Amino acid sequence: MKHPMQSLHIVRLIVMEENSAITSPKARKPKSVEMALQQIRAKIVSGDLLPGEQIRQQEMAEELGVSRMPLREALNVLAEQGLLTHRANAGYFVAKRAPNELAQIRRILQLLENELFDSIEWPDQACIRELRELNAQMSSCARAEDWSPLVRLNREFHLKIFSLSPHKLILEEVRRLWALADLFISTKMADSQARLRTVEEHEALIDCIAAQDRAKCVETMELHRISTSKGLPTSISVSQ
Amino acid sequence: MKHPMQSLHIVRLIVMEENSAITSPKARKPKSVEMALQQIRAKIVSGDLLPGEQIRQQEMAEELGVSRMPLREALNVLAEQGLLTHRANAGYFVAKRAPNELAQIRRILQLLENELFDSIEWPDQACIRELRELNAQMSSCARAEDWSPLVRLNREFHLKIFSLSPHKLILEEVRRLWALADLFISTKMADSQARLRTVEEHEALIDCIAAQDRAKCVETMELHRISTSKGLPTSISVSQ
DNA sequence: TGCACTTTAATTGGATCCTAAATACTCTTA
DNA sequence: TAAGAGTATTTAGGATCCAATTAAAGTGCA
Repeated sequence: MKHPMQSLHIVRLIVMEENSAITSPKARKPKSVEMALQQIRAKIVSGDLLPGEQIRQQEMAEELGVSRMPLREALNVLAEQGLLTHRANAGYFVAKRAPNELAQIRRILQLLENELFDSIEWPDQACIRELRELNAQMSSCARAEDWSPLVRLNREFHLKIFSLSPHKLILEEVRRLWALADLFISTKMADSQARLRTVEEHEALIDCIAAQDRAKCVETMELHRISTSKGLPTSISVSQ
Repeated sequence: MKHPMQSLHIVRLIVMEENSAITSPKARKPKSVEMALQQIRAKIVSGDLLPGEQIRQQEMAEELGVSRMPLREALNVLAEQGLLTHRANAGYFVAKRAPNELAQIRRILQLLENELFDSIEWPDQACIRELRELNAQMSSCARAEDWSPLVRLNREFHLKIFSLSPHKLILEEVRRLWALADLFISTKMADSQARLRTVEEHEALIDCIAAQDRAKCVETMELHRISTSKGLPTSISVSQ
């Protein structure tokens, strides 16, 4: 469930004021729809649910500990996002995706991200520091071979850069596509050497931003893209 | 509610077998969620519901003649598409959109549509004829100053061309953005002269396709874009 | 033995009900 | 008289229930 107030599709901040010391023991509504969304999404990207598999609402509901109604809303949203398909009176199924769809996503991202770079408003030093901090976290994770947070950190890093552009709608488009790309790349995790190279390339990108060199930003980003595309399947030119 | 089986977000064909001669008088489930979706969407683009306005579920439900549950699913989908915003425990509100968002949408469309042109598979004569037929319909509508079907016909025309590309995911992205653009341009309808010029430009575009001249396609499309952007607000370069 | 039809079971889709939260209004107090 | 707090009403969110549709399994007929 998204919350677009001025720009669209901004993920809602769940405020969840924790005055739990006084209030009732029950977890004060962790927004069961949100929870279901997260969990099902995780099940899909982790491969726990396989493409083509049907989601039985009853059992999934009690597995997640929620009722069928919030589950249905979550399923509805996932279907809208393209992670699930829905056949009337037959139910929800995990979407089967054509292998070349990843290439299409990457191509769209290339176009839109370059567009965002063209309109970046150069950040202050604090922001630069935060970017370096994010990258440092990635570095330590990669060195410790702790792969699980890397995907999230990597996305945070890139989206933080892109959010410097005033074109919030394009940014949300990019965010959507990154989320979609999860479905393809989450399983195959790159080796540690590639991860360390990623960190280096991120550092170079930060340098370009700090130097406020727009052209070099795009160029560096392009190199980074080529670097990370190593080992990914299917070129864009292949027909489905 | 979308139905993506092999490519995602393909709008489901509502088959609705009408053996109504025999079956019960009640309208055999017109899929109340779909109906609610269409109707609310229409209310928003027509300006019947104003930006910022809250949608009272109870009254909207009985206004549409459906129960609150399918209405809620519809609202959920609309929120996901960016037409509504959702505040927890407060309800759904018609989204207020920044005026420069249209420029961003047009820019994304420019990028993606050019990308699709680059991968077009040239159609057969039958398809060319169908395109000319669509355009002829537009022409007669414009001449009769019958504006209401023009938006739909125009979209059909363009999407039919873009669907010649094998990149179905990009196509769906384009489809989504055209739907979003409705929110901005539906009210302000161009004058009849502009509409007739549109028809001419479409004809030129068909000629380029029939001649299988890729570069000229992009060029003609670019001119068409400039032509239709006349009178639209705010450049992309303006910050929000 | 294979195919088709019918019946049955299971699952989805829609409705009503109940609870919790938010907002608005009123009353009291400063 | 104004401001703040408390209460009441309205509205959204979640659960359970019922009906309708589909898919599967079993049986009968060719």
